[in-house]
Amino acid sequence: MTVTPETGTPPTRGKRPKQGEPVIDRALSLLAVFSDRRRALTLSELARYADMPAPTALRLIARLVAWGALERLDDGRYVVGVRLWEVASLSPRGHGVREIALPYLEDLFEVTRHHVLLAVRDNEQAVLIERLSGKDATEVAYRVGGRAPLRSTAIGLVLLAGADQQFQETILKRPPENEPGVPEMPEGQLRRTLSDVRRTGIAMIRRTVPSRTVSVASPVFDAQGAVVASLSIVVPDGSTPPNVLAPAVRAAARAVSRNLGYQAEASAGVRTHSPG
Amino acid sequence: MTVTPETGTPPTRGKRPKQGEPVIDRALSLLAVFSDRRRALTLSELARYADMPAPTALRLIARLVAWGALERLDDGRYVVGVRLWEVASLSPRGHGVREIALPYLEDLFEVTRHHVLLAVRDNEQAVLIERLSGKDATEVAYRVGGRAPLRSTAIGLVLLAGADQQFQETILKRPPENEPGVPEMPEGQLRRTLSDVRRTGIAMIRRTVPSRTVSVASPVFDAQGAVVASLSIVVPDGSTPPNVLAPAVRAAARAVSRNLGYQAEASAGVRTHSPG
DNA sequence: ATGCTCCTTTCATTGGTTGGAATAGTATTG
DNA sequence: CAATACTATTCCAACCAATGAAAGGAGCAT
Repeated sequence: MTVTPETGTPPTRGKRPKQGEPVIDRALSLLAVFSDRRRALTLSELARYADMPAPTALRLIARLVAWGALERLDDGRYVVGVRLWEVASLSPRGHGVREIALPYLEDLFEVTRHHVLLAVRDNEQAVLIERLSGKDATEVAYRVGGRAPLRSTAIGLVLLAGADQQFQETILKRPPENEPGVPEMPEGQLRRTLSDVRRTGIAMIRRTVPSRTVSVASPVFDAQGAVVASLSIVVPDGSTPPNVLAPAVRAAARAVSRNLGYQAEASAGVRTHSPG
Repeated sequence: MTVTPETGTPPTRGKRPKQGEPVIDRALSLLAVFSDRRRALTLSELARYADMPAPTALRLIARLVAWGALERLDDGRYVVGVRLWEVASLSPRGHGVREIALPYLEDLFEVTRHHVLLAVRDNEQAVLIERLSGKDATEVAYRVGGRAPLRSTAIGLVLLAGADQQFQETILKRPPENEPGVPEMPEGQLRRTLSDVRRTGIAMIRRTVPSRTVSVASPVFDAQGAVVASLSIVVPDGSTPPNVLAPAVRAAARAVSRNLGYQAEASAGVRTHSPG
């Protein structure tokens, strides 16, 4: 990698191609190499994917291992360590909401016996914070710690609808991604959908890939009335009808919101407009 | 570290007290400042607790925020970020076992309606990987991401009993910690207990603090037959008797083990000795 | 006004960081 | 069994990113 063919001045002793990146960035880029498909990596793999010389990678990794951010397996490969997981569990938007929401997710799961999801928004995607699934539940595309698009999932639509206006515009302007299995909405329809989501507190989407499912999602508010998370249920298309699921999902989401300190201003009927 | 006490030449311009620590270590020490009680911190707090000048802390933090390891709140404080949580979710001993174990934990939870815990060992402590609790469950000392001692908890005893011999000796030699609420065992009794745990696949402990509870734990094995996790249930003392709980806990732990690729060599009766 | 704390920017100094080269270890191939 | 190819590790001189005192600015209390 990074071999410059033409060296203008004959170097007295080797040249430094890509020096000049902060050490932390490099260390973090090593962590970023890990993914769902790459959970255990060798030194050379890490060096290759993070695009740095092996000695450099080794030195950085040694420090990460010493701290516990990475762990070394018997076969010499590296995996993400428990210490890092431990610190990460202090993430308010990660384990934070999860901790509060979990009992209500469990209730919903027990009653329905279908996938129950909790997600937060990170930039332009939804990050799955929790997923409860039976051993025999239908196939579902996303795993905890994974990311989902905002526009083509129920859980994402809720987060998008609750985002600040400026961010929404950015996303709305973007050309459709054409994800398979979900009919992509034109901008106008998407706008109307988002408005509906805000009004009713419910987003609903049908997908055919990886299996025919219906998702129903509802927003979770914090004490300031901002949408901090999205709670969703995914059932096989044709089983429980969405209009039956909606109240249960909405109720669970409201219960979580209340535990976060959210005070709904009116208790009767459907709110015509959410604050903010 | 590495502070030379005698500086021969009087420094021309200010001294650098603690210069010389690798950047990564400093960055990681910033992360380590966060704890259960300190989830949102200001720059000066971070700098103070991590023992470094504010400008240095700010520079490092800026990089961590850029990557997503930390997030900045509206009030200027910093919290652990979702991006870090996301990478950490790839930790095999963190979310890895959790993901496989969760359905079985749920079953156990539903049947008993009491705390169900999952933990792995990190060095000399147990790290809580998962905890299922009803909204109305009894008070329990440990939270997910938190740590528990090995010798005075059921979940810890299982992990200790399954650790390599050398490590066990290290711990056994250590003087008792005298945790309140649990009778501390002398070395001999502890040895016998660990042996029993290995033989029966069950550890049991009564505590009186923070409330009167009984914990029953059982080991989770991986494909190599090593104890990788510990599964436990905590019930109020006097409710369901431990000997009723034990089979359920053992069964759940075995189910998880099987999903990890563990093959019990004999299916009849109680194994007299675990492999290793 | 004065003092205080916290956040941020600047900049000359320097020691931690760097990566090519060399060595050792391991697996695969002919 | 040598040859090849790969990975992991150690070494070290060059050098630039990292450093932190100093100073400026913002906010708040007295």
